[in-house]
Amino acid sequence: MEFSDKQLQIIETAEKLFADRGFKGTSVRDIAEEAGINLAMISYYFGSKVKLMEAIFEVRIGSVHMRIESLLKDDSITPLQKINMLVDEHVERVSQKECFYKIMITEQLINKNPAVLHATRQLKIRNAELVGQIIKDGQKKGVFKKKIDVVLMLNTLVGTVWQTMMNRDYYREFNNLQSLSDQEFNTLIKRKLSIHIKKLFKDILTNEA
Amino acid sequence: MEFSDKQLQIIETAEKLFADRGFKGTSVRDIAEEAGINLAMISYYFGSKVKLMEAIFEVRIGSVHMRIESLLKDDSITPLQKINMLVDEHVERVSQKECFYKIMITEQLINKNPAVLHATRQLKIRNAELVGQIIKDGQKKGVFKKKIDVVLMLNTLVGTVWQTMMNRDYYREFNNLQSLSDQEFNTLIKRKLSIHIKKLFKDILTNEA
Amino acid sequence: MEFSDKQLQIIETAEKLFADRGFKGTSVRDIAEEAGINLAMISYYFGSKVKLMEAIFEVRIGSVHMRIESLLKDDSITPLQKINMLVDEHVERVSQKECFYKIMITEQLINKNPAVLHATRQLKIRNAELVGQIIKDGQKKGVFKKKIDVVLMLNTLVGTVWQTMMNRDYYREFNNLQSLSDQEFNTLIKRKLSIHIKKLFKDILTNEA
Amino acid sequence: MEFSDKQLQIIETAEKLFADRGFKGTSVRDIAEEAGINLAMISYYFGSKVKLMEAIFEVRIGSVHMRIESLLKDDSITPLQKINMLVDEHVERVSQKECFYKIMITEQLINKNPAVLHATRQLKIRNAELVGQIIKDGQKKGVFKKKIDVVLMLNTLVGTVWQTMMNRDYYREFNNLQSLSDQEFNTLIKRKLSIHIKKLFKDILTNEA
DNA sequence: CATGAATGAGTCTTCATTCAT
DNA sequence: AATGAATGAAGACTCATTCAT
Repeated sequence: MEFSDKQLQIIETAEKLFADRGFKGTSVRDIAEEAGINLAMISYYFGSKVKLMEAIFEVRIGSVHMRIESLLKDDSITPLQKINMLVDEHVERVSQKECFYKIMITEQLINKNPAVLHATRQLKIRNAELVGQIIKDGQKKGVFKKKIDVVLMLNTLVGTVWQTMMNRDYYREFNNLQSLSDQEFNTLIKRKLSIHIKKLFKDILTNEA
Repeated sequence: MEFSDKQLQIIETAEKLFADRGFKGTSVRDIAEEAGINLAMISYYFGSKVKLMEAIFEVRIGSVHMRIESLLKDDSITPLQKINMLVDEHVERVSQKECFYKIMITEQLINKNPAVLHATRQLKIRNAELVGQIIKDGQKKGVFKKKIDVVLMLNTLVGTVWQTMMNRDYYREFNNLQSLSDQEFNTLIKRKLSIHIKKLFKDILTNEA
Repeated sequence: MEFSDKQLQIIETAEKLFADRGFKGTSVRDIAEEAGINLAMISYYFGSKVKLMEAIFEVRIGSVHMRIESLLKDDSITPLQKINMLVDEHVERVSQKECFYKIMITEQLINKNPAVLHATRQLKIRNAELVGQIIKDGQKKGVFKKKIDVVLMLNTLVGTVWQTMMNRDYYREFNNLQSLSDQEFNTLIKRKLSIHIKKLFKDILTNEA
Repeated sequence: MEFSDKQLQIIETAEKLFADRGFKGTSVRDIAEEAGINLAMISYYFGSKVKLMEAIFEVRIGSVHMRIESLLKDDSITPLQKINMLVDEHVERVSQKECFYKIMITEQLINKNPAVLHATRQLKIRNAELVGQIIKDGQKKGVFKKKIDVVLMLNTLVGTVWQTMMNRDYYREFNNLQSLSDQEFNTLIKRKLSIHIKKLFKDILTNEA
């Protein structure tokens, strides 16, 4: 389905507000005011508040896919390099689509819109399968060890990134980084996070014992 | 503050519903009906829905503290053992207080009750400091390496456990464990999770590189 | 189900307004204002506007039953007398429960509330059966002729009464009865109507031809 | 006023929907969608929803006139035959213009559009006068009895036909006519109804007593 | 102490109509 | 002539809270 510019504008506003206040905590009036449109336009364009949420997923779900199909076929890159690229990509993606990730989480936890749950589920399964293939490939090539729990590994990736991003401020405070600009700090934390997880993954993937 | 039996009964019901449907998604009427009490009693006992939420935190926040004061002083246990005990304890705690953890997360993400945020913040800072001390101790004893990012490490712990618990069903499905009973599966996933994180932590703490 | 005084007050107000403006043409706000109660009380007491309509039927449907069980068994009254009593009763009933009859008709025509349609249907079938029995009795006794179409006969009763009551004013105007008081005119029209239908029924029931 | 083909198409669609769901129960959007035209065209062509309703009456009211002017003058037909023809005609007309009759009734009962009420009123008065003339003619010729209540007689005609048509299904069920096709049943019920009313009228008109 | 009843603000949605093109 | 977009009013309903008893 295609969305007009006006629809995309509403979707972006709604995404921001849903992320900040939750689905129930955001009224269609809030969205309309923030987007500078008449409140009735939301029903007009999307049918209902629920379907507006689904439209957000329709628009965004593609852009949060782990893009690894191409990696899979590329033999000039080692499996470990592939995994590392994937980590970088995920950190960057969460950083850039933070609003959408927040929404995904609260939808799974409490709102449970069926269409949204379905899309999220498909995404997770697909990602696990693709990563599973990279790992199998590494195992075949003898560079990864035999027993690897793909799901736990991905949970560490997703969980660590999310926990770090959501609690950015604690990290800043605990490490006395208030002097950095927001942008500098953001760059720093993404780099630290990326290195941290890559190190963990190298251990998981290659360290026998 | 002390709570009567009736109040505790309301708190438990509210905790369950808030965890399942979110704060905004749960009406005081829902809570009253589920708890089998009169609707007006909630305002009567707690003053308001918001204060009921705060009461939940008042009751539960203590029980999710990492209990490591005693560990810190105990010299018969190695620092790595302490960390491992901490991992086991956290996995167990999240598993047993799942409802409360869910509420903590959604409150941080979207509801942002100031009193709740404050309590959560204190908890996090305190935990980071305590773990930081164990690590410093290990470093002094020369068994942990020098540069360790305590916050990232804790984020990996908390993020991985949470991500795994919240997505239990994916793990079950992906690993074809549908034949296990709920209880068997629960025991299994906690063990796997614990081993997984301990391995990561051993790597973080001891592997120079 | 029992209704409190307040509920009955709301029901009566709603009945009047529904009869006058139709279900869709009456807002719950209208009802609340007319009944002098808070608008939210309607949901509080009945659940919804639709269920309020159903409550009207629950309360009224009994009082519009043709009360002929007792007539059936009474052998001191001739079948024709029974039919005549029934006509009188129906004329009186429609005159007194005019609001409710109006609602019944519009519900059947356009609103089609399933619960309401069901109740109305039961009422019609039951009435047809009871009248059918009186007629069979009369036939057995040899005072009524053999072939009588019970449904058409009842349609003439119900249709004529309804058409006359609904168009009272035409009758008044056409027969130049503006000088009568409302009450006098009402008494007159009921008598005329009753005699008119009884005459028709005597013809239907006894006139071979 | 003349209506274009497009306007007539809208009028027909609106008539069907108004008959089925009532005026308030039918949105202009419903009509536009069902008629396959743009929503704004309704206001564009008719000015408003209310005026669309009035247009329906403008188009249809003529076709439900009892066409008896010619009968009045025709001396080759007896007054009773004239009345009988009138009954047949009315039964047929209601059967064919059922939608419009439904609208007339609900407009009188609840919507009460002044223009519509006026048109309906004119129709009724005119019909009563025309029938009154036939009867007077019959009385002059000595074939009808002296005292005849024209309005009640017409109410019996209109009421019985309407009641029977609206409750066709009860008639079918009560008389076990489910085996007939819709068309067969329709023919049957019209014939039965016609005979029934003619018999009543013969009684009213000729039976002294 | 406990409760059924009541309230007013707020929810999402639908509506007939209008306007710019 | 014809239309997609827009609008403001009104719709039914839910909510947390309060009050009289």
